[in-house]
Amino acid sequence: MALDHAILVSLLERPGSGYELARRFERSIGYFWTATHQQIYRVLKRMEGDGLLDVRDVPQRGRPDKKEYSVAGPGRAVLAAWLHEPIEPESLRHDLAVKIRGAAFDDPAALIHEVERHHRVHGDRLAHYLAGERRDFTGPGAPSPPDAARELQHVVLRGGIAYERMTIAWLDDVLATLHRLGRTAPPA
Amino acid sequence: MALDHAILVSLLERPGSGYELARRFERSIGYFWTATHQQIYRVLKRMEGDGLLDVRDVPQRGRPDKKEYSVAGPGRAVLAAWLHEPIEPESLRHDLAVKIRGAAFDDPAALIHEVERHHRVHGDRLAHYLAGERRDFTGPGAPSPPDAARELQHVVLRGGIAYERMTIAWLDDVLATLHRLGRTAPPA
DNA sequence: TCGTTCTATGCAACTCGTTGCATAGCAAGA
DNA sequence: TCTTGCTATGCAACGAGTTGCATAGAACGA
Repeated sequence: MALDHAILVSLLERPGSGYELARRFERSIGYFWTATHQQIYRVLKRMEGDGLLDVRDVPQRGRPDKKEYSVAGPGRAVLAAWLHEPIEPESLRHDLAVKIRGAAFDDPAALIHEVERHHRVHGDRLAHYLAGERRDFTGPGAPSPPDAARELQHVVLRGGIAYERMTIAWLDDVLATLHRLGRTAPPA
Repeated sequence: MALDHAILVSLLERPGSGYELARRFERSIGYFWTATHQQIYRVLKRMEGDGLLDVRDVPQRGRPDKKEYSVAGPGRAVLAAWLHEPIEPESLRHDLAVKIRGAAFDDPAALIHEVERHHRVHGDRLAHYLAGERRDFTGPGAPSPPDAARELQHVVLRGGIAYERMTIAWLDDVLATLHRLGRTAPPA
C-alpha cells in the first residue's frame, strides 16, 4: 500500500483535493508513482474513515466545489512509522524489454518504429524534467537557501533525469542492435 | 497481461516447467519482469486451456515429475500479434523515491541506513549482471557469431547493467544530500 | 532417525489496480 | 442553443498480483 504513503507525502507537501492529487500523479509525484483518479478517491475515502486525513469542503467560484484533504496527526504517525521500516528494493516491469527479447521469434526490424516512439517519449519526458528543474531549482527565480523538502524533491527529480538519460542511451543501443540484425539476418 | 507474453518469450527461448519458469523470473527474465510461482502456475493452466501451450509430463529421477510446457502454434501467433501492437512507455513505481520526499517531514538522516542498504543491493545486482554478461556474452567461452536471440538478450542485459549503474550513482547523490541536510538542518 | 532443504505443484482469500460508466456545474465558442 | 471541454466526484465489475497455506518425493547432514 505505498499509494497511501505517496498520498500522505503529497498532502504534506500541499493539501489538496482528489482531483488535484490525480493531476499531481500525472506530474511530479507521477514521475515515480502512478495512480488513477478512481484509485485516489477510493483511498482518500478509506484514509479519511481511518482518521488519517482531515477534509474540508471548499466552495469555488466558476467551478464545482471540492473537498480539500490534509494530513491529520495519525496520518503523520503512519507515515513516520513507514519511513522507519525497511522496504524492498524496487523491481522493474519493463514491457519493452519483453518485446525486445520476443522480437527474436518474429521480425526484429519490425520493432524499430516502436522503439523510436519510446525514444521520443523519453526525450520529451527528459525535456520536461529539465524545464521543471530550471523553473523550480536551478533557474534564476529559484529560492535560496532551499529547505529540506525542496532539496529532497530536487534529488528525486535528479533521479528522474538520470533515469531518462540512461533510458535514451539504452534505446540508442537497442536501435543500433535492431538495425544490425536487420542487415545481417533478414526475417524469415 | 504482459505476464502471458513474458511467459511465451521465455518458453520460446527454452521450454520448461512452472517451477523452472519461476526460477527464471528470479533471474534473467526477472530483471525486468517479476512473478511468483502461484501467478505462473495459474497463467500456465489458463494458457494451456486456451491452446496457447503444449504440456508433456516428464518423469525425473531423484526428484518429482514435472510438466514441461512449450509454445503451441496459437501461442506463437498471440505473441506475434502483441509484438506488432504499440505499448505504453513504462512508468516507474519507486517506493524509495516516495520515502525520500517523505523524509522531509521526519528525520532525513534516519534514511541514510536504508539508502545504503539499497545501494548495496544494487551493487550486488550489478556484479551479478556483469558476471552473467562475461559468462554468456563477452567471456572467452561465449559463442560467436551469436544469433539474433542472443544479441537481443544481450542488449536487454546491457539495459539492466545501465540501470543499475545509474541507480548506484543516483543513490550516491541521495546519500550526499542526506548527509548535507543532517549537518545543516538537524531534526526537530 | 529426524529435521531441513530443494524440487514441484496447487488452492483460497484477499488486496491492488484498471476499465467503463455516470453525474454535474460551469465556461467558451460555433 | 448546442456541443465540447474542464473541473470534480463517484460506483461497479473485473483482472492482476500477493500472501498464506498445503501437499509430496527425495536428498543430505546432524
